[in-house]
Amino acid sequence: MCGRFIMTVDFEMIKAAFRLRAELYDLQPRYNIAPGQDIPVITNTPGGREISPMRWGLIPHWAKDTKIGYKMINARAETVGEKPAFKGAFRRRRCLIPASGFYEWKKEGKVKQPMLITLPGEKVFALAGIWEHWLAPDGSMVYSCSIITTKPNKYLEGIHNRMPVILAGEQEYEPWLSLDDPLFLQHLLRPYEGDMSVYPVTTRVNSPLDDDPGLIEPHDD
DNA sequence: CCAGACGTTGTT
DNA sequence: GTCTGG
DNA sequence: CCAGACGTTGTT
DNA sequence: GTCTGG
Repeated sequence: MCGRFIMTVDFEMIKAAFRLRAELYDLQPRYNIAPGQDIPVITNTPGGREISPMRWGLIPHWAKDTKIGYKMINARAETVGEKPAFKGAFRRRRCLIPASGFYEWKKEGKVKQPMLITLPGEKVFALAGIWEHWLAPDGSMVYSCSIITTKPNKYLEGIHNRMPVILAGEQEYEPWLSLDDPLFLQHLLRPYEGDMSVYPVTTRVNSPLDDDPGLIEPHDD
C-alpha cells in the first residue's frame, strides 16, 4: 500500500516535470508525509494543469463528517471503478500526486522495518490518484484525495504485497488526467516497470510529526 | 421495500 | 482490539 | 502508515 | 449518492 511518502524536489522541477501553469503555492520539502495532511495535487482545469493542496484520505461528497477519510487513503486499482466511495472520482476526478519517494514497512519477524523507495537520481514522479470535494457544515469546501495501489513489482514483492501506482511520464499523465475511457485508464494502473532504489531507513521515520531529512539513513546493498 | 455501509492492509 | 489524529 | 487514546459527571 | 444485505 502507500501510507507515507516524501516530496523533496523543488518547484521548478515540479513545474517542468508536470507542465504546470505558473501559479504554485508555497511548497516546502517534506520527508514524512502522513495521511490526514494536506498534500500537493495536480489536476486538469479548463486553464491547464494546476497544483493545489488536498487532504490525503478521500471524503466522499455524501459523508456526514470527515472521519471516513482516514479509511480512504488508498483505493485498489482492481476495484476503484466499482466501489461506491470511489467510482465517481475515478470517472471524473483523477489527479497526479507528485512524490520523490515512498515508504513501505517490511515485516521481519515481529519487527517492522521502514524502507524508502526512490527512482534513479531522486527523480520526481507521479502517483496516480483520485480526488473529491465535500461541503462542510460551515459552508467551506474540503478537497481530499486517495492514492491508487496495485500489485508489487520485482523491487517491492519481497517487502509488501501492494504498492502505489506510479505513472511513467507525460505519455501516461495526459490520458490519466483527461481521457474518458475506463478500459484504457484501468490499463494504466499497473505495477511500475522501471528501475527503483530501495533503502532501509531509521525507525524514527515512524513518527508522523517528524519532518526531518536527517532521519533518512541509506544503506549499501 | 428499508437500513446501513460506503475502505485497505494484514492477520488469524 | 479499534478508532482518531497526524 | 504509526502513535496514542480509548469515558462520564461534576467540581475547581 | 449508490450499493448490498435482509
